[in-house]
Amino acid sequence: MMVESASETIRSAPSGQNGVGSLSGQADGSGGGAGAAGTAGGGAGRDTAAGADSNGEMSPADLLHFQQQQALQVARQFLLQQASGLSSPGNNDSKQSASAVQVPVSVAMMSPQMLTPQQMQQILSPPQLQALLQQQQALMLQQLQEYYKKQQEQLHLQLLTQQQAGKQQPKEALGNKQLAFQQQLLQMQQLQQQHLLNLQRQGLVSLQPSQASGPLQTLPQAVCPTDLPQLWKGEGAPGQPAEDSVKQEGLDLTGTATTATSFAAPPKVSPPLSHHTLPNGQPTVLTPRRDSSSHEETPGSHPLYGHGECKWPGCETLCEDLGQFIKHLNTEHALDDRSTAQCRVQMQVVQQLEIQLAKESERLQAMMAHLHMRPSEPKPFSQPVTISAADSFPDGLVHPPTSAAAPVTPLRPPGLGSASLHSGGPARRRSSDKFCSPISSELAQNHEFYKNADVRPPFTYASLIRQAILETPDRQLTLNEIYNWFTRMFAYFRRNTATWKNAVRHNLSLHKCFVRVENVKGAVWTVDEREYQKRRPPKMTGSPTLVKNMISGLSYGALNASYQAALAESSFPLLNSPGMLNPGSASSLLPLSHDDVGAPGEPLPSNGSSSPPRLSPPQYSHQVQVKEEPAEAEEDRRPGPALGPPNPSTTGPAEDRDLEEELPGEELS
DNA sequence: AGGACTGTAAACATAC
DNA sequence: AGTATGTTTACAGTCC
Repeated sequence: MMVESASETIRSAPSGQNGVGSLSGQADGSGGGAGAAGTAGGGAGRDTAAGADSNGEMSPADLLHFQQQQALQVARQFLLQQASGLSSPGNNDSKQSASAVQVPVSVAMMSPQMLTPQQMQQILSPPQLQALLQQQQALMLQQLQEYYKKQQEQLHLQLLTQQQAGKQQPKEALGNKQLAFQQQLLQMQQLQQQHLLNLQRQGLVSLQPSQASGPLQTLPQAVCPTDLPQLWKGEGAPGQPAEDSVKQEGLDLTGTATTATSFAAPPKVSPPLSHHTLPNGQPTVLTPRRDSSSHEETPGSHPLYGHGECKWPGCETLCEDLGQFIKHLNTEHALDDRSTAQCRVQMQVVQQLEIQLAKESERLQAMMAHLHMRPSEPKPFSQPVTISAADSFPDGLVHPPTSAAAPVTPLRPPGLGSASLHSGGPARRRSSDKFCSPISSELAQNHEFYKNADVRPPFTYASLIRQAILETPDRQLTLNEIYNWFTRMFAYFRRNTATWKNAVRHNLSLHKCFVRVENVKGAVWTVDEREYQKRRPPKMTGSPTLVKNMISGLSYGALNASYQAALAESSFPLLNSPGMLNPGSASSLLPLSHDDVGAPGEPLPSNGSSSPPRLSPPQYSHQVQVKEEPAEAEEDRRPGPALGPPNPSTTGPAEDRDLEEELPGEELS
C-alpha cells in the first residue's frame, strides 16, 4: 500500500545522483519524472563519483569503477564525434536526426553525456564497441597491475622492515605483526582474486585451470608474498602474460571459464560459464559451486539447461534430455565469434549487476538508516538475485507473504505514517506501457532479469497478457497458460498468486482487446490487436510528455543498463528479428519497438472509434487455428483473406510480423 | 476538476 | 463442496 509511495518519495532524491538508476525504481511507473531526472543527472553524478575517487587513494574497486566510467566517457566522446558529424547533438528535431542517422531519435535527442551504456550500445556498432571496450580493458588491466604491483611492493617492503625490526623485538610482538601482515596480504590476495575474476570474466586474463586454481586453492593458508605478483602477472602460465591475453581478442574462454567457476569469490549473480568448456564435445559438466538460485546442481544437470530448454541467452531451444542439450550446446554454441561475444556480454552483465547491486545495497542501507529503520533487520539483498528492494507488494493483507521465501521486506517503516506515505490504494502506474518502454523489447532485454529478480515488471497486466499470448505461435493461450507464463517469466509473480491472478482474469474480462475463444479443449484467450491499439493515444511525437516518458523509459532501462546493453546484442529472439534491430526502419522515429510502434502505425481513424474496421489485423489469421467459432462474435471478425495466408507459424514471437504487416511505412505524426 | 487508465479487492455465476 | 474460470462492480491512485 503505502510502501511504494514511500519508496518513490524516497527514491526521487537519490535517483538523480546515480546515473545508472535505481533498481528499486522500476517497480512503479510513476518514476517518469524521477527517471528523467536520473538520466539527466546521471552524467554529472557519475563524473563526480569518479572524480571523488581519483584523489590518489583509490581502492581497487574504485579503480575499476573509474575505469568503467572512463570507458563510458570515451564512448560518449566517440558518440559525440559521430553525432556531431551528422547532426547537431542539440538538435531536437527528431525526424531530422532519425533520417540523417540511423540513431534512435530519443537517443539522438539526448546529449551523449546522458547516454547509458545500453543506449550507446544501440548506437555504436559492435566493432566500435568492441574496440572501445578492448581499449579500455587493456588500460584498466595495466593500471590495475600497476596498482597491485605497488601494493605488493609496499607490503613486501613493510614486511621486510618489520622482520628486521623484529630482530630487536620480542618474538611475541613480531608474531603479532606478522600475523597482521599476513592478514593484510590475505586481504590483498582476495582482492586480487576478485579483480582477477572480474578480468577473467571480461576475457582479459586467461589462466590455465591448474595454474589458476593452484594458488587460489591455497588461499587460506599462508602465502608467500612473491607468489602474488606471479599470479597476477600470469606467470603461472608460462609465456602468456596477462598482457598478451589482452591482446588476443580478449577472451580465452577455455581457460577463463574453467577458472572462473572455480573461484569461491564474489557470490552474487554470476552465471556459470562452464559451458564454454565444452566445445570439444566433451560432455563434462562443470557444475559451479555457487550460482544458487536458478539452476539445479544435480550431477545430471547443466547450468545452461533447465526446464527442457537451453538457457543460453536468446536461445531457449527445446532439448529433450541433457544429451541432446549437450549436442545442441556444442553445435549451436560452439566457440565462435558469436558465442564469444555473447559470453563477453554476459560477463559484463554480471559485473555491472554486481556493481549495481553493491551500490543499491549501500543506498538502501543509507536510506534505512536515514529512516531510522532497524539496522539489524535482515537485508533482503543478501540474496543474489533478489535485487528488488523498494518494490514491495502491499504488505500482506490479502496475500499472505509467502513466508520466508518472499525475499522482500516491505520498506515501510512501522512508525512512518507521514504525509508522504499514502495510505490509500495499491495502484501503481506502469509508465512503460504507453510510451517509453515497449514491453517486448524491454522484456526481451531484461528477460533474465525479471525471471530471477523479484521485481515487479513495469508493465500493465494487459500488456503482459498480450505479450504472453503473442509470444505463442498460435497466439492463443488458456488462462492457465497465461498464469504459467507469468510465473515463468517473472519471479515477482511467483508469489501473491491470488492477487495477480485475479487481476489477470479481471483484465482479460475487462479489456475488449482480449477475446475469449472456445476451443475443443476449452477456452483460449487471444488478442484483438486492433482493440489493444485503440487504447493507445494516437499521437506520439513531439510532445514534451513523450520525450519525458521516453527518457524515463530509457532511464528505467538504465536500471539494469548492463543487462540491456548486453542482451541487446544477443539475448532475446525478439531482438534478432530485423524489425527490432534496425533503427532505420519505419520505427526509427520512435525507438520504441514494435510494441508501441504498432500503435500509431495502425491505420486507425484518428479518433479511434468512428469507422468500422476495414482491415483485419493479422492476428486474426491466427484465430483460424481455433477449432470453433468464437463464442462471442460480437465484432464479426473476418479472418481477412485479403491478408492471405495465415501467418507463417514462426517459432519466435510474432510481433515483428506485426511490425511488418501493420506498418507499411506509416508515418507517425 | 474530471476523465481515462490501472491495480486491487470482492461478489457472483458457471462449469467441472 | 471445492476449485478453476469468467464477469462485473467498486474504489483508489496516477496521469493528463
